[in-house]
Amino acid sequence: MPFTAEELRFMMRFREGEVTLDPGDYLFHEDEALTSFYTVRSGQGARYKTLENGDRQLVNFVFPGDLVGLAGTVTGATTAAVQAVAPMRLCRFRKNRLPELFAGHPDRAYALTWIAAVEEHFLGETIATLGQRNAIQRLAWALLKVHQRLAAVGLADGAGTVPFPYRQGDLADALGLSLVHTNKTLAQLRSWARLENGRLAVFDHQKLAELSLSNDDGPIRRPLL
Amino acid sequence: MPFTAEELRFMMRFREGEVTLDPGDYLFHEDEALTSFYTVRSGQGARYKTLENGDRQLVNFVFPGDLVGLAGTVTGATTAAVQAVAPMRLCRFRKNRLPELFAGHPDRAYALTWIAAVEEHFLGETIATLGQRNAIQRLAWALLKVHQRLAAVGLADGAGTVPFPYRQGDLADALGLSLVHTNKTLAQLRSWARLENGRLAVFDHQKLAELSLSNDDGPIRRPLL
DNA sequence: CGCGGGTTTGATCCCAGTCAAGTCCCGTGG
DNA sequence: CCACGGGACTTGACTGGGATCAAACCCGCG
Repeated sequence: MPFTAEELRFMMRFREGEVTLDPGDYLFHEDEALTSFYTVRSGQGARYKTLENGDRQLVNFVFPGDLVGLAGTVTGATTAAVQAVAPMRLCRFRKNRLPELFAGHPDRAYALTWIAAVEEHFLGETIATLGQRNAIQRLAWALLKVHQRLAAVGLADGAGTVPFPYRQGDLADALGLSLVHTNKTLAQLRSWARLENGRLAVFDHQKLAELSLSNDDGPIRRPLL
Repeated sequence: MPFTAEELRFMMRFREGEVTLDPGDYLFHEDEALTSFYTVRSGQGARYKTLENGDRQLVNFVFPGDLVGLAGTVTGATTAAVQAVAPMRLCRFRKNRLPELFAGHPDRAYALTWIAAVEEHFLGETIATLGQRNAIQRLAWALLKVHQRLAAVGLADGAGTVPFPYRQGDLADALGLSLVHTNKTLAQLRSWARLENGRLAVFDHQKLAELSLSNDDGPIRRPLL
């Protein structure tokens, strides 16, 4: 979840290094013992779990400003893998500096908790989507959310399109649909939104919101500090 | 997520009161502005979202030891309603004491973050379940998890059954299945686990794990402090 | 020019949703 | 004591959304 520029400046002082990933590279795998967590400087990736039968569930897209791996460091083991889809740059923070952060910078620690809470909010929405919405509603919801989040971190161009380097199969895995059905459903939405050469273009937010049945809570307010 | 006895003792000093709920009572509704968060002393409830069309998604069961509403206080508005299913007792904590907590008790603040992280872990698993598993797998997974969590807080009786006052419709809403299909699927599982007069009896954990295709990570370790 | 990954599109199948009756089990009141 | 009613649970018949299988198509690339 996004940080303010000021927060990022602060975090820079606490970081232990920078990580660069090419598309396809893993930041970490499932069940890996984590000693660091990261913030995303640029690029896009995917966080997902794999079940025994090989099925993949993309838990969430990871975008610039997001924080990843906090849960993994804090509980001791990661619960999902994180893989780059577009070239990524991240800042690494060592788990063992966390106590120091909490002790010396309560306001920052609070911000961290705030972020975890927002994350929880998102996951709750995703659960509602997977549990109750049909294919059209899921796609409309997902495209809308993705656009909102990327636009919120300034990645929308003049035409209102945002970078979206994922394949349709990724979307399918995120929404619990088959690749084929995802494709057919995307076709139905083409007049309102479109996936084209690595970008997502949304023509009619209104219509998508309508189709998604989303109790849209809109973009989330940033913490006061 | 569960607290240790020691943590609970500490929290007692920070609380602002106790809340008692009868079955059906709401702790708070969706979109309600929250100024407090709560820990569950006893009883059981449900946290759920309602979409515009009236469909309900039960985001998670709330059990003794759980923390609820932190996300709501921290982001400003609740994202889901919490309703009691069995009589509940909870401790209330005012949001405005949070800065004080973070400033004066970094270890406790850390524990709070830890809890949020664990919550995130659970929600991720739920997402994988809703996205990838079929009806039998979902039910097997859910029954297993519920039993694990309730047993972990000491609610299993000698026979290994745990209190489960929910109706089949609640389970259905939690798993994104219809009531009818949930019922039929439960019938298929009856030799391994059973819902009976407000209790859940699990006869064969092994078998359920097998059926659920769960990469079972088992019960989660508690934080060091 | 052929190859491979991603995208489309068509045909078929089946899991789970929907509709519709029951059945059980209470608690209430005559 | 029994009739009644309502809520939860069952069960059966039918339907449909989305999965699966299969085959093109459309590039960019060696």
